[in-house]
Order: sequence, then C-alpha cells, then structure tokens
Amino acid sequence: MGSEPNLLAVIQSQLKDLNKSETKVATAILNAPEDTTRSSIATLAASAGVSEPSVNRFCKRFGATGFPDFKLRLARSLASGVRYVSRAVDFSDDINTYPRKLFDNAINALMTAREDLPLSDIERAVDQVAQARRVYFFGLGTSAAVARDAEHKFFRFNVPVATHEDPLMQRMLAASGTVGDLFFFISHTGRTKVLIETADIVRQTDATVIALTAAGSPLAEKAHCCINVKVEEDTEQYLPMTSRLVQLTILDVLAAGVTLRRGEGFTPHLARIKDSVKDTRYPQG
Amino acid sequence: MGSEPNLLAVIQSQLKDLNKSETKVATAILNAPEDTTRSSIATLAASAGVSEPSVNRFCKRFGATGFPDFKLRLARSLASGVRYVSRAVDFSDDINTYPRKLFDNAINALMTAREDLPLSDIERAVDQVAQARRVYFFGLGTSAAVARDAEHKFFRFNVPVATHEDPLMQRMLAASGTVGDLFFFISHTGRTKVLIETADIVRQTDATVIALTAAGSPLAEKAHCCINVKVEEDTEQYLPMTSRLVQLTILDVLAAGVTLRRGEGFTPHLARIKDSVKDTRYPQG
DNA sequence: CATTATTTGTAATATTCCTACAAACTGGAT
DNA sequence: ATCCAGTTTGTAGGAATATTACAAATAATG
Repeated sequence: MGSEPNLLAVIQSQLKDLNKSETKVATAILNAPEDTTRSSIATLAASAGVSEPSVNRFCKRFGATGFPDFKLRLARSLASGVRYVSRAVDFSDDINTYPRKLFDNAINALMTAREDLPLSDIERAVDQVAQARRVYFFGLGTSAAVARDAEHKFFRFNVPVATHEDPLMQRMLAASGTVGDLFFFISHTGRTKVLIETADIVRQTDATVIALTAAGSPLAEKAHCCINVKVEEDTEQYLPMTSRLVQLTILDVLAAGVTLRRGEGFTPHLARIKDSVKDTRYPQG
Repeated sequence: MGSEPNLLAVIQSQLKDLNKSETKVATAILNAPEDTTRSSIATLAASAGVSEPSVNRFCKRFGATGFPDFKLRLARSLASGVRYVSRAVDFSDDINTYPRKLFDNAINALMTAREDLPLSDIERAVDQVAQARRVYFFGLGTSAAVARDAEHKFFRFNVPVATHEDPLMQRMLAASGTVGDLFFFISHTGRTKVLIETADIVRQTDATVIALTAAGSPLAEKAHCCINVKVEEDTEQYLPMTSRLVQLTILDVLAAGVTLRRGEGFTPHLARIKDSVKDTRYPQG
C-alpha cells in the first residue's frame, strides 16, 4: 500500500511556484479542504474567485485527471488524518486554528510511528519486562512524567516497579542492579548526559538496560534493547513535543504485550486491581 | 460530526436485506472497491449488470446524496482502511496485530476529540491560566502523570506551578487558596471522591477551579470552567486508556494558547529556558 | 387470477465538467 | 512608449456524467 504523499502537503509546498489564479485556488482549498471535497468545480471556482477552467488546470497540475479525480485524492488525503501541513503554531493563529494544528501534529506523529513500528524490538522488550524480577523507569523532565505513567501501568504485572526523577537516586539504584533487574530509560533526545551515565553504571552490573528513545542516540547505544522513537524535525522550538505521546503509546503496547504473555488466567488479577479503586469513586450516574 | 463507520462494513452487514439489483451493486462494489471510486455510474452499472438509476438508488440507500458523494465516502473509508473498526485487544492477537490496534485506538481517540474540540472552554481556560498568580495541577493515578507533564510545560510561563499526588497535601493547599490561585484538576472519570472533595474545598475559597475531565461528571460540576474530554466506551477493561493522550494534547493546546497570549515578546524567555538545558546534553552528532 | 405494492429500466432532463479558442495580461526588446 | 512573443485567464459551447419522472416489469397478497 504505497502511501501517497499528502495532497495538501504537496499543494502547500508548491504554493510559491504557482501563478495568480492557481494560488487563489490553492488557498481556497487549503482554507476549506473538507468543503472542497463536497463542492462542484463551479462552487470552488466562485469561492476562489477564478474561472472553472482555472480550477481544472490546477487539478491537472497536481496530477489528477480532472476535478472529480482531484476531489477523490483530496478526500483520501483528508481521511488519512493528516490535515495540516504547516505544522508549527505561529503568532497569527487564533483559537480556530492552533488547537487543530496541535491535534493534527499529535495524530500525525502517531500515524507515522504506526507505519514503522519496531516490532521485533517491542517483542524483545516484552520478553524482558515479562521476565524481570524488578523494573525501574527512569526519565528526566517531560520523560519523567512518561516514566510515572509507565509505573502506573506496569505495577499491575506483579513485578516491583519504581520510578525516580532524582538523578542521584537513579545512579545509586543503577549501581545496585543485579540479574533480573530491568532499567527502563525514557528520553526524547537520548542525549541527556546524566541519564546516559546512569545507563553506563547499569551496564557495569548484571542488570538489563532498555531504552525508549531516539534511534542512533548515545543512550540507544547503551541499551541491551532499544525501542526507537522517530524524532521528528523540531519544527516548533518552544511549544510541546509529540514524541511523548508516541512513547506513551509504545508503553501501552508493551503493557498489552506483557498481559498477553501472562495469558488469560491473569485477567482476574487485573480485575481485582481495578475493583480495588471502585470504592474511591462515585458510581456512574 | 462523529467518526463515520466504515462504509464497506456497513454494506457488508446489510447485504442480506438488499433486493436483487441492490445486491448486484453491492457485490460489484465489495469486489472492487478501489475501482469503484474511480469509475462513473455508467461503468459501475454495467459491471454490476444493472441500470444507472439502480446504482443511484443504492447510493442513496446508504446515506449518500448521490453517486459522486457515495464515491467520496467510499474513498474516505478505503483511505482509513479497516483501521477504525478494530478496537479491543484480545488474547488471540499476536505481535503483528495488537501494537497496531493500540496505535489505531490512540489515533482514533485523538481524531474524535479533534472533531469536537470545546474551543470556548479552552479559550476560557487559557484566560484563567494566563492570569493566574499560581497554578496547581492535581490528579491521581494515571492522571497524576498527566499533571506532572502539565507542570513541566506550564512553569515556562513565569507562573509558580506545582503538582502534588498526595491527597492530603492537595487538600491543605486547596484550603489555602486565594484570589489568583488556580487549581487545575485532571481526572479520567471525574468521579474520584477525594479529588472532588478537594475541589469542594477550593470552592469555599476565592480560588478558581478548572477541570479537565469527563463531561457531566461530579468533578465537572465543581469547576468554574470544565474542559470536557469525551470518555469513550470502556471496551477494554484491563488494558490502557487513550483518554490521557487526549488530556495531554489538550494541555498542549492550553500551553500554546498561553504562549500566544503572552505574545511574541515572550519567545526570548522560552528560548532561555530551552538553552538552559543545552549543556546537560551531548551535542547532536 | 386480479389487484396492489415493489422493483427495475427507459428516456428525458439537469448538472457537472472539459476543451477549444480568444482575450487579457506579462515581460522583454526596440 | 509600443510592439511582439509567451504566458495566463476567461468565455462559450459541447461532452460526459448524474438525476428525475415515469412507465414497464416483477413480485406479493387476497
């Protein structure tokens, strides 16, 4: 299934090479892609302020045989979920644009990751976690929150789990690792020095290192098993990253994998855990 | 605008309730769905062995306004694949299926949320955060990790931010709230008693309560401003939830909103924060 | 087996789209 | 400025496509 390039992306990227009326058509489409798929060539021509043949020529320029074919391609692109191209939020955005952009980015990141899941690494990681005698999740900054989330998930497997944000604590625990201990490092960049040093310390013991981080990073090198998260271009410097969503989802995958490994006989245990919090909640109305 | 069900699945399921010519059309489409999106009504009518109006009636029967609209819907369905049907992981899944399913669910949740963003609530929340003198993020369990993530994001705005997982600490801080204090509650269910009680305590002060939780839940009631997160059916009891991904993304949106509110003059401040961690990392290869 | 309801096709109409061509621009060169 | 190629754009007519109205055929019911 050759994933065709996103049509909106193509249009966006060629925007400056278009002539006057083509530009009008392009912006009209980019402004209301959904509507475009529903409208006739006449409607689009009107809303772009050009003639129908101009729209037709525009469509052909982008590889379609004509307007209906173009609409179809556009519909496909939109359905695949990748809506906006200009990914970065900028200061001209208003409430109607920036929330969408951020959701689009998030969806985009997950879809990209989905297309290229490192299944064999995941399988190995599941093995390791399922066999571990004890698991530590270490992350710093934003990744500390991811580690915390992982802790809340993996304790269910009857394995002692711990998370620590304190680098000194991490180091000391790392040094105390033995066979059966699993140190799970989470890092967006894979370049954080203290974390890498800690991983190094683990490697001097008989414990195992798993890394959920960027491929080819120094941290990835230290790991017995590394689950690569594609690090997208850092288009937006100051606003949040999407990689942690991918990390969280991969951790979900690992948790699911361990559950499956445990087998159906394990579900009562999970049910008991779930029931334990029931009384802390008001019942569903 | 609910995520439309897969068109092919719908046709398949109604296959036995169709009359003779409709069945012919249906099978023709099911046999070559891709081709159908490219063909004219005459072509499809021919390949199904029926008349054009029969095809047209078929299309209308399935909710389309006509044949072109039907093709569009079909194209959308095909583009998104069978991906939006499969939800729950079960014990017969293997490494080739369950990771995909989980990613699909995550993407699905975000796409659903994107279609129905509570923009006015978001805007109000941004206002509140932007004006706050102090912000607390409170959550328990998985939501504690979300709160932690929020803390890592919002401290950048020069507002004192704190997170606490300890309910007692949360209560005491709640009681000490004054004008300008913002208590941000995060909860998947919105039914956790201690959290609701804490929100109650805040409401007895002059501080503000924002809730990121399920619409109509007890916690939502307590809030000055509630950002609703659609709680999907809890199809999978023991495996992870997707709602926290939506929560995280909404928090990203809020952070972006506050950044935009601060204006462009604020970017040097963000840049300084970013630069501050530079030396903790190994430089990019 | 007649009568009614449903299904299906024919033919005319309406819509949508595309092509050929001419008019209007554009950017040099005189 | 003014002309001339080249490009861009719109107009108008015609071709393709889709829809509607209605009639024929089929199936269902008493």
